[in-house]
Amino acid sequence: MHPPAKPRPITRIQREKQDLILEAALEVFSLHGFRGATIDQIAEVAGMSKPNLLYYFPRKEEIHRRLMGELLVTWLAPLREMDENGDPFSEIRSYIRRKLEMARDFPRESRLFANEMLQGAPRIIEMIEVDLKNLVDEKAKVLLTWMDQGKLTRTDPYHLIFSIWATTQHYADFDVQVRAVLGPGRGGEGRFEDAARYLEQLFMFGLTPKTRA
Amino acid sequence: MHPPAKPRPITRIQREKQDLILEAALEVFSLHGFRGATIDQIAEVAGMSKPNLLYYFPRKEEIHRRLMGELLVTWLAPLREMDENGDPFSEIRSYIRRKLEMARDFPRESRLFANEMLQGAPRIIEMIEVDLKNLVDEKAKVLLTWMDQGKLTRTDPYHLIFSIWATTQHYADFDVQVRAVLGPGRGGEGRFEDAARYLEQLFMFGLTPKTRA
DNA sequence: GTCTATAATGTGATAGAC
DNA sequence: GTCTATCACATTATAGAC
Repeated sequence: MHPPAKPRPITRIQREKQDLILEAALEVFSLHGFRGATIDQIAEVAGMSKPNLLYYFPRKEEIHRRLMGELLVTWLAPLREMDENGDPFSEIRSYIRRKLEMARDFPRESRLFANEMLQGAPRIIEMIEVDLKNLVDEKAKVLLTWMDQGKLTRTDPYHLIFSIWATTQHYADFDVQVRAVLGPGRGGEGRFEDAARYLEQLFMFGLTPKTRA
Repeated sequence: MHPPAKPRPITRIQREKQDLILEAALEVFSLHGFRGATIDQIAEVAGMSKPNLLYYFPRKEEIHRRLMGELLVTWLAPLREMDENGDPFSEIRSYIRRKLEMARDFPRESRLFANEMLQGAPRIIEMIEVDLKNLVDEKAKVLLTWMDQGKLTRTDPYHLIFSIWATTQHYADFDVQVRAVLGPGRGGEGRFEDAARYLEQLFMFGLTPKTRA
C-alpha cells in the first residue's frame, strides 16, 4: 500500500556530530552517572551549544541508551571469545588479560557500566537479565565441563566469573584509589603489568587441581 | 583571653533530625552520586521539607562530607583489625569474611564509596592519599613479613589487598547484576554464603605455599 | 532555636528563525 | 536540514517569619 518509507539519508555532518556527542557523553556520564550528567556539560565537551546538541538527540535518555547499547556488546566480547575447545588454563588466562586490557584502554566504558550498576541498572536491566545472563550461563557450563573433566579445580563457575570481573574492572573503576595507594613510584603505567602478573598468579594457583600441583 | 567558646548545646531534636537526614542522604547519594542526588529527594526520604533540611545542613556538600568522614572510618575497620601476630591464613580469611559481611550488611555505604571513586574521589582524595594509603602501607608490610617468613606465597601485597576489596565489594556494588545472573534460585540470600565459600577457596589456594600443598 | 516563603540559578526541552 | 532564542520547571540557597 504505502511506498517504502524513504530511508532518511544520514548526512556526513549528522554522523560526525553524533559521534562527537556520544564521545562527550561517554566522558560525562562515566564520571557523574545519568542524573549527575548535564546536557550543558556534554554540549560543552562536544564543542556545541546545548540546543544544537538537542537537535541531534532530542532527549538526554536517547544519548544514554545509544551509549549503553554499544557498550554491552564490546563489554562482553572478551567473555564471548572464551573457547570451549581451547585449553582451560590458557583460555581463562587470556580472558583475564583481555579484560584487564579493557580496563586499561577503556576506563570510561568501565565506569559508565559501573555507574549504571550502582544505580540498580534501571535502563539496562533487561539486557542484563537476558543477553548478559545467557552468555554467562553458557560460559558457566563450559567451565563446569572443564571441571568435570578434571582439568580445573571444582568451584563455583558463576562466582569465578564475578571475581574476574571484579578484580579487572577494579583497575578502571577505582583507578584513583589504586594510583593513590601505589604512589608515584609503582602507580605509573607499570601498575597494569603488576596487576596482570598478580591476577594470573591468584587465579592460576587457585584453579590448579591438586593432581597437577 | 577569650572565655572558652560556649559549646553550643546540641538539642535532642537537632541530633535526631541530623540522623534522619544523614540516613536519607546515604540512601540517595549511594544511588545517584553527589551531583545526581537532589536535596529535594533527600528531604522527601527524610520526611521533611527541603528548606527545613537546609536549616540543619546549610549546604548539600556538608551532608556529603559528614557522610564520607564517618564512612571511611568504618570502611577501613576490617583491614585495621588484621593482626600482625595472628596466623596469616586465618587473619586473611577473616578479613575477607568481615569485608564480605560489610558488603552484605552495608551495601549503601559500599555504593557511596564506589560512587565517589568513580568520580575521581574529588571530595575525599586527601583522606585516600593519607589515611587509607598509610593503613595499606602498614598492612602491606605485615603481609610482606609473612611472605618473608615463608608463611605465605610470595606475591604483590598491594594487589592482593586490591583484589580482596574488589571481589568483596562487588557483591554490594554490582548486586543487581549478581542477582540477575544467578537467577531467582541461587540469587537469594544464599549468594553470600556461596561467595564466601568461593572466595575462601580462591584466595587460600592461591596463597598456600607449595611446601604446604 | 525552628521553620518557611521566596530568590537566584541551573536544567531539560521546544517553538520557530535561518 | 541546521541551529538558536526562549520557555517551563527543578534545584540550591537565603532572607526573614514564627
